[in-house]
Amino acid sequence: MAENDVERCGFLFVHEAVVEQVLSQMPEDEKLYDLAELFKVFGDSTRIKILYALFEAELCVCDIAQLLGLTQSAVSHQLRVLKAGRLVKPRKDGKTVFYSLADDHVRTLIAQGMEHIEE
Amino acid sequence: MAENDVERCGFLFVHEAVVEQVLSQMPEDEKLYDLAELFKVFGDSTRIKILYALFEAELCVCDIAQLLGLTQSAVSHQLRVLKAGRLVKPRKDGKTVFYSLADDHVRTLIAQGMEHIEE
DNA sequence: ATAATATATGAACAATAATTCATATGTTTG
DNA sequence: CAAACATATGAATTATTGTTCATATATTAT
Repeated sequence: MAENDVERCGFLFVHEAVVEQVLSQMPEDEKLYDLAELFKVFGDSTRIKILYALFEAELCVCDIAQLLGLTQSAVSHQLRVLKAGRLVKPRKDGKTVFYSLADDHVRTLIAQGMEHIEE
Repeated sequence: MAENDVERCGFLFVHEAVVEQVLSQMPEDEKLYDLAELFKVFGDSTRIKILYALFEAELCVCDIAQLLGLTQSAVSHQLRVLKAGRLVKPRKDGKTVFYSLADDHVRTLIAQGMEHIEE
């Protein structure tokens, strides 16, 4: 039954096979970093609010600011972060810039997150 | 065609109806905050690495540390964050604590995130 | 009981990031 | 062209957060 014994840590790893598998399935560092960056963008309640507002409609910076009770500057800064993460996209119309969700991953991710915290 | 005109910001909002809809669909502040907190947990490359390692197997703190080239303390601190977010769960066996993924949302969320950055 | 081992925790420090304020850019109107 | 307006940006400030180091807790073995 030595094979099934619970392994202790003095012995570096559980099983060589497991180590192999973990390391082989692990994406590249750069990808892991990018993934963390993506989630970081979702990890701020102001940005979450902005995204939720855009669930319903395309909105301009000024609308978002007034709707959420934020300053124009704060919203603009956060929209830049959201845009860099390709979560929203701008449409310029004269001096006004309307923002909308970039794609459906935004909705899906937020929905999945909500499911998790609501269970 | 006044109805379809692109609205300017001097007029508070686009349409009353849109404002109503945005505000009515917006979850409570506390929920938005919790959601941001959840994503914040995913928003760190060390924690992402730990989660990926646990995709393959239940692992103890020491294994994770050695596998990922981190200190025991750093891993323990991060596991506490992951546990608080109900993303991993511990199983104590003697002096060793094995961690595993708490549920399938973890896999789903990370998969969705990966999809987004890979497209 | 004492020593050894695995994990957890607290404090300190360094790095990031969010907001504010002032101002710049770009567009429209008179 | 000048004034008005919507948005963007840079610097400064404040707040958060990740890591390290030292140490505490808990369990096992001698």
